[in-house]
Amino acid sequence: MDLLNMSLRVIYADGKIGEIADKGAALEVYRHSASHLMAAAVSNLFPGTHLGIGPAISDGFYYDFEHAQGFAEADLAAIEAKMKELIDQNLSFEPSIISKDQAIEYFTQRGEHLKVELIQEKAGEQLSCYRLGDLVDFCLGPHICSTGLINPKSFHVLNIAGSYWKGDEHNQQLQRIYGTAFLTSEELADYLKQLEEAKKRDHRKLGRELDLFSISEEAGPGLVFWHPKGTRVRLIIEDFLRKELYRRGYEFVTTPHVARDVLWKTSGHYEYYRQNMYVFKIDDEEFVIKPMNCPGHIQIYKSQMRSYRDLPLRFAEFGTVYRYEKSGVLHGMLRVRGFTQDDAHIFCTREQVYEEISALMDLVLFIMNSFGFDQYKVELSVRDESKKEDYAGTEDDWQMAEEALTRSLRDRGIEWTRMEGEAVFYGPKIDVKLIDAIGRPWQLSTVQFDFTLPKRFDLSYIASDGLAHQPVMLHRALLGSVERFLGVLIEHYAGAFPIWLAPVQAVVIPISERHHEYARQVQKRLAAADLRVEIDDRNEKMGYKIRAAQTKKIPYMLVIGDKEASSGEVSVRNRFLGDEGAQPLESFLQKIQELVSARAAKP
RNA sequence: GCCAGCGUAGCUCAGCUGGUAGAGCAACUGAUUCGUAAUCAGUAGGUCCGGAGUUCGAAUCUCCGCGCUGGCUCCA
Repeated sequence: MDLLNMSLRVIYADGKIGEIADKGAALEVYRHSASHLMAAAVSNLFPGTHLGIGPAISDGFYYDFEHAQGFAEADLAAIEAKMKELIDQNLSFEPSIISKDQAIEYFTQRGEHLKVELIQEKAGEQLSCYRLGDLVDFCLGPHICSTGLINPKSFHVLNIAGSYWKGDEHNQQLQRIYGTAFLTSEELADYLKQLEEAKKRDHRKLGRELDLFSISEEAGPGLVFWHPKGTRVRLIIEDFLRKELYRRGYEFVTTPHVARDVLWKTSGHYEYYRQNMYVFKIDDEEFVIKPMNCPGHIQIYKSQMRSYRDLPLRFAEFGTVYRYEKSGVLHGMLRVRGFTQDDAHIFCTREQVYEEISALMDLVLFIMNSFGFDQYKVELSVRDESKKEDYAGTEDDWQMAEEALTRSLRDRGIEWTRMEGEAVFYGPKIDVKLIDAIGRPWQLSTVQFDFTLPKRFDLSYIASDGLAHQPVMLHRALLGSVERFLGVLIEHYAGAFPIWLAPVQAVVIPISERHHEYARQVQKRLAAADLRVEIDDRNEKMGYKIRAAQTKKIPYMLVIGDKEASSGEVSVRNRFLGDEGAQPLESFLQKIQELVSARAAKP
């Protein structure tokens, strides 16, 4: 990398030398070359290893190997050392173009059967290979010219993992080694720091430290126990949403957790979602623990004749669902087997679709903002135009839906990415991924059209023409699931919730025993104003109690001593800003109430 | 589910090649009554994830479970 010109010298498959000035493109080539370098190091250290693929990825690179014994964590340092050695030797990346037959013969002879498979699938009559030392790889290129261009301080071998060949669990499993590389050592250091920061914010760690939730081995994996403090936060979130949804014309409904198999046969879940459902038999009848709320809401829709005058109907529910997830994918609160969706289904006419979608987009943005997220990415998933027959719904349906979705995005000046072929079979959708405080995306809100359930359940309403018409159905979740959302909130705020969400908003800290009486008065006064206030009357020094409260990330500490007791004040310590000095209790109370109603993220 | 690693007190961890389990914090008791991130002293706390095996002897070695962690196409 020429740091002055910020361009990377690369060699293309045809042997031509070029410069890549675009930083993103340069980084990709650099990482790809680093992955080849790692493969060269691995082949060198572990003879008999065969190659899978080794691409650059969004924050580094990996290489998949077939290696009978597997690799151990302890091997990583040796691999990294060998890579540095190969950098010192300044090996060249040497491209060559050969015929497909030649390539197959060559790789077969070397025992690289995975490469042979790839060549047979991907290559044309001519294909390119790159040689790096003893490593020859089927590769499009380009690559950097030689290993000497890699800064030995700007890459790092990270971890090993199993991975299925082509990501298919029916294929053989390979050993994947992940690494990362940056153009400069500073960027690598930043990245590693970011990993550290993410570790500090880990909701599993903070969830325990702040006593918010736990997962019990005895009760089973993927099932969340909400502790009193976690439940406080949850109820605040739910109350906020409930109020807002009623305000926006939603009705709340409640549906059973268990239903006969027929319901799920009608909905199609029994056929297509069976592997994720908890099914059990009683009295020779089969029941399903609900994995979704839609069929339930549909029952309510169908409980009576609907007129176009009733529409739109917006049914909301904090619906707890259970889905069997493979044990290996479970992760704290973020990926669980039982969770509560902030779910809603909107039934409306085709004419109402645009307005409903628009209102939804406003709602999504309002909610995100309220919880302190101001950056997001929007993805519009549409069908694969070449496989229209794989999708439910008519041509008309898809056009109407897509047009409503794009128009409402455009109207609001929201930028979006169009994801071709990413739609589910039953309708197009918008997903909103919000970006947290350290730049990580989290997929939360989703708005989906459903062209299949209204048909399967034969939904209808009587229109002004006196005839029965089929309503349009929308699925929508804002937070996604309450469990996941709390996990994201914990990580976003690193456990320091905004005051309106904090399970404990203030702790009263009496300096000595003779201040307990006044401290209790303070607590009582604030509690009477609906603030969540605790009192730390343990026989400890003030510094100890402050430290304890800071560790619990409690927004305010109210120190009570002789001065305050006689003046009717409280000495306020802010968790971020420290000592703010004494002030009258009432003015503190007023300030807090303002922060709460503004849903301020800080202080 | 699969691959790799891990599982010792409530938490964070120590325990070398097999010889009978330890620290800090937290908890509890007492002393202390303290002014913005840890007062001192003492006490208690363990089926070393569960089970089987090897051995005179297992936290340590082997096997089988359970759980956790990282990962399982961002495609030459």
